[in-house]
Amino acid sequence: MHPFRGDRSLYPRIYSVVSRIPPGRVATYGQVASQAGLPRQARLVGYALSVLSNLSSIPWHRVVNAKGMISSRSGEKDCEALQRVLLEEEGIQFGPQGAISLRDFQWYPE
DNA sequence: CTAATGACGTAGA
DNA sequence: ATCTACGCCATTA
Repeated sequence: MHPFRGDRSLYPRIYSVVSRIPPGRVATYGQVASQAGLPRQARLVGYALSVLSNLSSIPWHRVVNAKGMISSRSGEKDCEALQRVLLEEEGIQFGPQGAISLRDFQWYPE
């Protein structure tokens, strides 16, 4: 299915950060990487999330790219649609280009 | 051994 | 605003 990419031993640190994103807010891949102590490794965050189940208790759907858009996977198009629905259910609004206003919805941890 | 491949980001033009 | 190149790096071909 989804082969592991990058260093699997670093995944838990990423999940720890993602789990802290509150409902109704989003974080970017780069932001999560930095907070996990892995600056400039945004891709690794994407790999870590890619092996999660859609039903995971980890809020994978609250991570978007630096443009505030849902990043495209290879295949798995329903997953992208699901992400949007989950975010809308939390009150996050999408612009006409399918982008979220990071200014309004990005998570700024204390 | 080299090249391509990613749920990405950023600097520079 | 848009586009191109890199940086990133384990895994795969």
